Formats: sequence, structure tokens, C-alpha cells
Amino acid sequence: MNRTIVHIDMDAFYANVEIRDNPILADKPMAVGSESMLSTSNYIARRFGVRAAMPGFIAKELCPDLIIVPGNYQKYHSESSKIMDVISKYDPNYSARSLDEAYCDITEHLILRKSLTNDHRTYAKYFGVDKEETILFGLDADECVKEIRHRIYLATNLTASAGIACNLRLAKLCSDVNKPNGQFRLESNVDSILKFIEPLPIRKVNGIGPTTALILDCYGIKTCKDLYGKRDMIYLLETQNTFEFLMIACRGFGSDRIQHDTERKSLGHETTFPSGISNNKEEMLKICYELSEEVSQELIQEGLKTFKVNLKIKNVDFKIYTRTKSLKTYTNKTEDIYEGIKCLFLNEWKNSNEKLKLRLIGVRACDLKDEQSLAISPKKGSNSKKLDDFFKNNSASLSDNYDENYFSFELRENFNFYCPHCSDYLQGNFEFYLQHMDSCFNKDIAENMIAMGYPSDNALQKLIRNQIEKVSKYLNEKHHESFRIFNLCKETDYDFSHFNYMVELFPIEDHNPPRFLQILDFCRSVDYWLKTDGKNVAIVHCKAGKGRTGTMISCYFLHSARFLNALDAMKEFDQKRCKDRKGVTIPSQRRFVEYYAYYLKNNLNYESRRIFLHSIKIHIPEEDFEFPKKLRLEIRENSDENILCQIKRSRSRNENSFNFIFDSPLQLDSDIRVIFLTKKKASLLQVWFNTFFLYFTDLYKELEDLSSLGSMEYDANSNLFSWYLKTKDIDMAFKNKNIHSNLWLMFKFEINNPSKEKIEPETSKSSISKIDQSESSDSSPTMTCKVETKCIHIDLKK
DNA sequence: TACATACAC
DNA sequence: CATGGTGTATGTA
Repeated sequence: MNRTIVHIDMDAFYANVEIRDNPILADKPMAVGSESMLSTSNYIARRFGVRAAMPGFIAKELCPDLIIVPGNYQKYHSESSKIMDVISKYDPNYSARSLDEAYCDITEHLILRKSLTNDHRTYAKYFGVDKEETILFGLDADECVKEIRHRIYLATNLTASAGIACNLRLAKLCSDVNKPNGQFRLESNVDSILKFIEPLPIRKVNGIGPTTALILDCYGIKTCKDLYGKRDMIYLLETQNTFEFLMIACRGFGSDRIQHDTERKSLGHETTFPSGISNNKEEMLKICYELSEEVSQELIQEGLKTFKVNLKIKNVDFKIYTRTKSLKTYTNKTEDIYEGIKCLFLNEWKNSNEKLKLRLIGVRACDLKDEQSLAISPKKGSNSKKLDDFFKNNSASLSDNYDENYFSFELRENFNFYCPHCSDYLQGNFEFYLQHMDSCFNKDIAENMIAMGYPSDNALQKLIRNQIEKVSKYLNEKHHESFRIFNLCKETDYDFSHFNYMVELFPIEDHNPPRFLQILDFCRSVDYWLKTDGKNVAIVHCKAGKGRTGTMISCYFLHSARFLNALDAMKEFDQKRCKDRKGVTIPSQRRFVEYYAYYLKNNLNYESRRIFLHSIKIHIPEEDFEFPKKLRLEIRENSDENILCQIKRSRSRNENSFNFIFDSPLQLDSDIRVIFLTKKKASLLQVWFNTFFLYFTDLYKELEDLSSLGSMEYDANSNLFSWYLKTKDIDMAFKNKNIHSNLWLMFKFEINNPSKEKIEPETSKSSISKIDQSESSDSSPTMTCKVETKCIHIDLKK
């Protein structure tokens, strides 16, 4: 902290050069650039919101009087060298970061300065008027930097701002404080530095751009203080590298040694062209050639050769791709470069079915070697540069100011954050944060079981859902190799490699129950996984981690005998996962959990059982005037592709029911989906059931609870069963405020084949299945449902 | 290594 | 009408 680093930054450089040379512009909003892109604006234009990197035509919308002056880059270069010339007087080792920005270290100069006579610190007061009036600068850092800025003014008639601090990062931040034409010095002590940096918006920090700022904002981090306060979370969420950078940056650490520009690593040219030729192959190859030529010329000029070429293309929709190809030899010839580029381009052209529509092409030479070192050792090139770099890097150590105590994780402070998983706003210490992560990922939801939201691979979704890399990092760190993902989504697009391919699929459509066999497979697979090793953890997810996940986890609660009753299991899930929110709400999903509870309780053996559906009746309460007059019925079996029937019905004004009667009874087996659609093809009502469970009359007890099983009646005379469902038991209806709560559905069916003799309905007491003790341990990951599925019911508790 | 993304100016 | 060009660093497969 004992060096004096200065960051010099010219004020609105290009714009002010133009104003200087054409003073008419001085009091008008103006910018340098073109209709399509501006590089700088003056301070008047900035008041209208006109900024660098803004297209000129948009800037004109903000500020109709804006004057756009084309850039004169040669002039800027020559002005820049005058500026750098001044700076070099104070530090010959200064470093220019662009035409208008430079760092210098005046530590040595300040010592020397003490012995300078007044004469050496006296300069003409005004530009272009030789010493008529003079100005004397003092000995300290502030005076010295005023002198530098003044000498820049004398050399160019332009103003500069400056920042003075103990390292480069802080100096840069300081130069922004009193801009334009001002300077700011930050005291070199921890208190001042922290006081200065803590309230700064993170976006000000060099290296934090729009993307990082947006992500941090999602975590509730706006200032450097916030960032430091939430370092524990950042540590878990970001890579080591990013974490270290952010911590160093937000505490104001930085290198206090000015590094020389290292040799350049690549060299390229690119161009944006009119959309008219965007899909003309010959035109684009011509552009490739011209760019190759430019690159070649610059390589020759710089005395460099390249071994790799890189083609960059930007689609008309702004998507950018790059492709790289190694050449046969180190070269600087246009033809060699073009050969590689042409090959890359034609490949892309072919892959796109000749439908590429481009707005930009770029050619870049990577892996550069200078000709001299190639002459000495053609294969590898000289390694003396590597040694040079080695010494350079080690003399410019970043760790001079590094204080490890700053990054130790003692649980001393409280902090608050938005959980990246559930978006809840939380306050507490690090311990609390970890607890929350665990409970949010719901380690407690069951023994070794976590319910989570969909891990998103997609850039847009990432901001609201789980970010896949972060989930992956969390799981890998927290559970090493002992986790396995059980994915219940039918709509899956993420890359399983994030989770070492430990992903098992049970595809269930959103807002629908699983097929019954999927429940059996799921429970068996999870059980096997958890019992293989006590450390193992099962991660279950669908989209939001509620409906489908809740259904399956509730089933597993029953399977592992944690609960014996479906409602208790679902309630437990609701409480653990969703707190006051609702977990498994869809009636068909709840019904299938009930099925499974009954199945386990009675040691049933799942098998194919047919029913013969005679009719379905919808009763509409008289008060419900809005209910549609026309409906279409669709019945699907097992998978959605398999449509068993489609019937249309309408009712007259005074009829308060639809009666769908089948000419001959409809044979149904296993998982059945019944949907009623309106004229506009919108699904209005839906019910899922499993025929196997229509055989057990004692399952339907007309509970007043939320089981959604409905009630069952049997008429011995007709040998017909009537299954009644109320609004609350019907998917889509249960939370639809437009559907009256007194609506009901009645299914009339037979369980024996009408051509054969009668079969008495079963109850669990007459159940025939027994526990199959010989169940094999074969539970290899599979996404198919086995036809023969048996269930063993094993108590998880030791 | 190859590629994409982020960043600075 | 219409949104740049050049170069570096980093993360990930």
C-alpha cells in the first residue's frame, strides 16, 4: 500500500478533440462516429442519454439535434502520443490502456520531485500563450497529478481526469470520481479504502460487466459491500476463479505494479456488411479473401507468422459462431490463410444447407510466432519469451496486498440473500444459509431425498430456475459421487453430463399423474439406490418440483413405510417442500397416491384388469349457466397416442347433463385418461384412473377429505358400478372458478366381461396376492416400464 | 484443443 | 435504411 498509482483518463476524448478543432460544436450536443455506431459523445449529448457504443440513428431519436462527426483516428493517435509523452516524463514505465487512458506509477518521481526547483515545477498557465502567466505546482501527489493534467492540457488543449491510489484498480475507480477535468486521491489506509469502495455499485468495478451485474443483482447484490457480505454464497455459487476475482475486487485489492503489455496473442480483421449480400456465397468468399489478405499484410508488417486461423461469423439474428483450423505450417501468406478460412467457411455453408444469412465475417490468426524465433527453432519457436513472461509475472505479484484473513469464513456476520433455488428472501448467517440450501433442496424431505426444481440449461430460464452448473457444483461438492437424479419431466432438454450421467428418467407429462407402473418402478429404483450405500442421495425433480415430484415422493414415503396413509404422505411433502404453498394439488395425482397407499396396505399384485365402460354422465347444476352446450369426449389409454374414443355431444337449454353412452361397452385397461374438450378444443375437464383399482370397492369410501377417489355404488340387478366424482376430484375443474362446485361426473361400468358369467366385486379382504419374497435386486436404471412389476414393501427404518 | 461467453475500450 | 472492430481472459467439454 505504499506505491502511488495514477490513472489518467481523457474526458470524452474523441469528442473533445473534434470540439477543439471546430469550436462551433462546443455548445451543441455532438458525438463521434457514424449513423450506425458512435464511439464517444460530448457531455451535452450525454445529458440526452447518448452514449458510446450506441447506434447513431437511435441516438438521434434521443437527441434530434445531435451532430455526428466522423472519426479522425489518425488525429486521435497523434494527440494520444502527445499525452503519453507527458506521462512518460513521470514514469517511463507507464502503460497506455487505450488512446485516451493510461496508468503510471509516480512513487519514484515523488521522491525525486522533492529535489526539483520551483523552476522545474512552473508552467505556462494557458494553452498557446507562452509563459505570460505561469503556474507553480507543489511537491505532493495531488500537486504532481495536477501538474500532469495541466501539461496534458498545454500539449493538447484537452482536459483529463485522474485518480490517485495505492493500486491500479482503485486508481481507475478514483479517476471517475471528479470527472470531467478533475482528480481524486484515495488515502492509503484500510479504513479510507473500505469507506470508498463499499458503497460503489459493483458495475463500476473493472471486470464486472452487464451480465455479471445482472446475475449478482438477482442475488440481491448491488454494491461492493453487498458482494463482500454475501461472499459465502458466492463461494458456493461461483467458480474458484470468479470468487477470488470478485473478493479481491470488492475489497479494493489490486496489483500495484504496472505490467507491460505482453506480446499479442492474436490478430484479426472483421467486417459487417449490408444485408443484401448476406446469403451470397461468392460475395462472402470474396470477403473472406479480402480479410485474409488484410491479416496476411499485418502479419508481414509485424514480422509474425500464424499456425491457426479462426473464422468468425455473425448471423443476421446476431448469433456469433467461431471455427478454428490449424494450418500445415507457420505462414503469413494470404493464400495459406485463405485456404484454411475457405475450408471453414464452406463447411459452415454446407452444414447450414446453404442457408447461412450473415451480417459479419471475421478472420483471425491465432498461435502467433515471430519470424526470428521460427528461424532459430522452426518447430517450437523460442522459449525465451516464456521465460520472460515468467519473470515478468513474478515481479508483478498480485499477492502483495493479499490478506488471507479477509477471506476466512468465520460465521461472525449475518447476511441476507435471495435463495437461488426458491427465490425466497432470507436473513441469517452462513450456517443458516447452508441449512436453507439443504432444506430448499430438501435433504430433510425424506431420508436421503431431495426435491428440486428443474435444472435449467437455457440462458433465459437460468435467471429464474436453478442454474444447472450451480446445481451440479452444489451436488458434486455436497454429495460427491453419491447422488442420483430422478427426472420426472417429459420435457427434458438439459445435458446429463452435468451430473455424470447419473440421471434416470420417468417421463410424466406436466399436470398429470404418472402411470401406475411408473410409480412401482420409481419406488423400486429409488429404494435400490438408497440402500446400495448409506451415503447415497436421491434427487427428484420435475419442473417446479411440486406436482409430479410431490406425487412420486409421497409414493416413496408410503413405499418406505414412513407413512401408511396417502394423505399423511402428501401433507408431509407439502410441509417439507412447500411450507404454506400447496404441493400435490391435482386430483388425479392425489388419486394415484391413494391407489399406491391402498396397493401397499393390501399387498396387492399389480396386473392387467379390464373394465367395460357403459356410459359417462356429466351433471351440471342448474345454477351454472355458463357451462358449455357442446362437449367432445376423448378417452386415451396408457399413452396419449392411443385414443380409444372420441364422441361429440350437445345438450339443449333445459337439459342439465351430458350423457355419453357407448353403443357397445368400451373395454378399458390400466391407466385411462378421460378428457372433455370444448368446441374450441380447450380441455375443460380431465380425469385419470387405473382400471385395476376400480375393482376394489372398499377403496371408495366417500371421504370428505382430499383423497379425490370419489365414491362407488354397485347395483346387483344391472351388475353395474357407478363411480361418482365431484368438482374437487376433477382435474382442471377443481381450481376453475367458472365451474360450479356442485358439478359431478358418473362413470357406469361393468367389471366382468358381459359375454361371461358374473364376477363378484373384490374387496381387500379377498385379495389374492402375497408378498413375493424372492424379489430380485436387479434394478438397473431403466426408463421403460416393465409389464410384470411386483412390489416389495420393505421398512426403511433400521 | 475447440468453442462460447464476457469484458474493455 | 440502420446496432462496430480488436483483442484478452475464462469456463467447459
